Amino acid sequence: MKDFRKSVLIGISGGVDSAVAAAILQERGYHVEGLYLRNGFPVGGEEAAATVADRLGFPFHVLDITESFRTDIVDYFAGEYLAGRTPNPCIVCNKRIKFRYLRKEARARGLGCIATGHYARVKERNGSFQLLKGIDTTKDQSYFLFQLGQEELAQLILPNGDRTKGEIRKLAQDLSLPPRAESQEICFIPDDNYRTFLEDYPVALPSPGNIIDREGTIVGKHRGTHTVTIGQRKGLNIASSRPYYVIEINTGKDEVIVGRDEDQFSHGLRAHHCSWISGDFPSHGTFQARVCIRYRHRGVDAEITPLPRGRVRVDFTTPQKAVASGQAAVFFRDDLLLGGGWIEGGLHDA
RNA sequence: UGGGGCGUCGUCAAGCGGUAAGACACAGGACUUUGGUUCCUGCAUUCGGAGGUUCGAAUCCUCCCGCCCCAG
Repeated sequence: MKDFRKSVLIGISGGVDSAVAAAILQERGYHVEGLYLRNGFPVGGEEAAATVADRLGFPFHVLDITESFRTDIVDYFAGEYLAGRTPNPCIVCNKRIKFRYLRKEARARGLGCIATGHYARVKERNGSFQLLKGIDTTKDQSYFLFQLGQEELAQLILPNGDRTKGEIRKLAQDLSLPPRAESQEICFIPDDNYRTFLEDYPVALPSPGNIIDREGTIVGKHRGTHTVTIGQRKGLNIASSRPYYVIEINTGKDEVIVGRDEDQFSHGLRAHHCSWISGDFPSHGTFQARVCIRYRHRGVDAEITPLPRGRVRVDFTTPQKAVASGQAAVFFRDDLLLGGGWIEGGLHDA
C-alpha cells in the first residue's frame, strides 16, 4: 500500500536534473513514479528517461501529448513571432502542459504529489504556498514557473531547489546516472534554429523588408520580421562603425528598426495577464519589487502599479535594455516570487 | 586625356621606406530548460594592375586600369 502523501509523480526529461530529483525523492522515502511527456517532436529524451527510471528502479509512464503541445505551445510560439513578439514557450509549457498533465496523471494514478527537476523552492506558510528562488541563484528557474498557482504548489515538490548545480552533477555521478550532457534549447527545435523551424511550419510568413535606423534611413534588408527579435545584434548584416541592435519590429510595414546600444533602453514596461502566485491580485496601489525581464536577468528594482483588468505598469529604478514584448516580467521580493505578467512593451518617454 | 583627388579584408578604416592596427560584418566555440544579449577564437603572405628604385615598398618613381570633383 502506498502512502498517498508519500507518493509522487515526477516529470522526467532524460536530463540529469530530473533524474537526480527522482533519486532524492526516493532517498527521502517517497514512492516515485516517472512521467515522460511525448510532445511529437523527435528531439526528446524518451529513451534516456526510460533508462533513468530503469536504473533507479521506479515505474515509468509515457503520455503522448502531441496534440495539445502543438496547439498550446507550437502554435503559440509561431504566432508570437509572426506578430513581432518574442515568445517564451517554456513558461507556457510549464503551466499548460507539464504541470497540467503531471497533476492529471498523478490524480489518475493515485499519487499525492508531483515533482520536477526545476531549481526553485516551494514553501508552505500559514496554509498557503510560496515559490522561492533556487538556492543556486545562478541556476534559479523560478522565472519559468511564475504562472503556477496555489493548486500546483500545494502538491509540488522541487527536490533540486535547495541544491546547487554542482551538487546535482555530483549526485548524478555518484548514482552513475547516464550522463546526458546537454543544455537543450527549445525542446521542439532540433537544430537550435527557430527561424528555419518557422519557415517549415505551416504558416504564412512575413515578407522580406527594410531595416531602417531611427531616422528612417534604410540600412539593410531582412528576410521577414519573424527572423529578428528585440535586442538582436547578430545576423543583421549591417556593416557600420558600431553594432546595431533591433529596437522595434513593425509587422504592419514589414519593417525592422535598429538603433545603437544606447537606444535599447526602456525605463519601464507594461504587462498584461498578470498572475499572482498567492492567488491575490495586489489591487491596493503601487508597491516595490525586483523585476526580471527575461530568464537569468539579474533583476532591477522597480515600482509596480496595478492597472485594471490584470495589467500592470512597471517603472524601473534603472533603465533596462531590450525589453521585449512577449517575454515575461516576473516580480520578486528577495527570494519570494510574487507573480508576473506578459510584457506588452517598454516605456520610453518620461 | 585641362586641373585636382582617390583606389588597403564583405564594409568603414589605420599605415606615409622596415616587413598589413582597429571597428562593423561574418564563421566557429563558450554560456543557457525561451529568444536576444555577453564572452572567447578565427578572419588580407597581402595593399587596383604592371614595371622600376632600394638590403628592404602598401608606403618613392613610371605607365596602365577604375572611380570622384572642378573646369570644359
